[in-house]
Amino acid sequence: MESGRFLFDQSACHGNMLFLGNRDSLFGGGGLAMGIEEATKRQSIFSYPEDLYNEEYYDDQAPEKKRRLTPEQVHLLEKSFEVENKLEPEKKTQLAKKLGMQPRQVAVWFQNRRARWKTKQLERDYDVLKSSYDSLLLSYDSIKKENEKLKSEVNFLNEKLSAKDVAGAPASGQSSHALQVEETRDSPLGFVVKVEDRLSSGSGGSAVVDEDGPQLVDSGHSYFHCNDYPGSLVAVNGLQSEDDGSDDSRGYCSEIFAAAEEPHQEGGVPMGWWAWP
DNA sequence: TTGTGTTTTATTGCCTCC
DNA sequence: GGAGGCAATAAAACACAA
Repeated sequence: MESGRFLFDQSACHGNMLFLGNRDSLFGGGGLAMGIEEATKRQSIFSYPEDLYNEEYYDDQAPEKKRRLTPEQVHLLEKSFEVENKLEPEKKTQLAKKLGMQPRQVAVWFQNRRARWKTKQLERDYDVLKSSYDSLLLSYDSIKKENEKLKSEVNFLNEKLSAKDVAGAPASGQSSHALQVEETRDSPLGFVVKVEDRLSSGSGGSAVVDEDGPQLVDSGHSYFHCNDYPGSLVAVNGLQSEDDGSDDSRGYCSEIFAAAEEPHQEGGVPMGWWAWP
């Protein structure tokens, strides 16, 4: 026991159990579960409330078992706690007198109450963080699926381009192209698509990918955003849309993906998008 | 009634602040 | 160094199912 810090010294206790000397008995004790009526029916061994605040009085009393605070006491303590969760010394004395408790008892109650509040607060914080995490996880899964889907589309388009290259087998001076998926953190999707210009020779920087598709012109290595897939960054290696010179690449994306869908469409569901490796 | 889990009250030891 | 706060802990009081 620390020096003079507590009202009762160890000699007043059995083990580490502090006997309150009936301080709580004014109202009877009985705990929260007990009704107010029942609690107030309990007999007090004190004749006057002042006795409750008399320290010497407790020391003279036969030790009694620990009692819970009455609902009235708890109610007032709770109300005080709501106003201020820490006790000024004057407030502590005032509350103790009002409730017929030891100032130390009031201080202990506030201490325990703060601990309970902190535990609850941790639980609340945990719930908030968990729901936030769950939400992010859902979002992540969704983006991941979209990522996989787009990669499949790219693979499919590559296959399509390869097939055209073989079938069309242009003479020298023509070019072939391939879409290349590169993992990157620069894109929100986690990858970029590069259109590789497999120029043979002497193209002079101009190449037609597909007679039916958009006209594409080599122009070094650049990137453009695909508006059909917000957030995706498509790297065009040596290609750019020729139509009007604007940075509107929507048409290009749409046409590419529309072309990709067309031959495999079945019942509105693009075939092959998920089947392609 | 009894065993068990939870809540409440209180102590102890350590730390910080003035 | 004393006062007060906090974390850890003990133990009584209480709740509740079997």
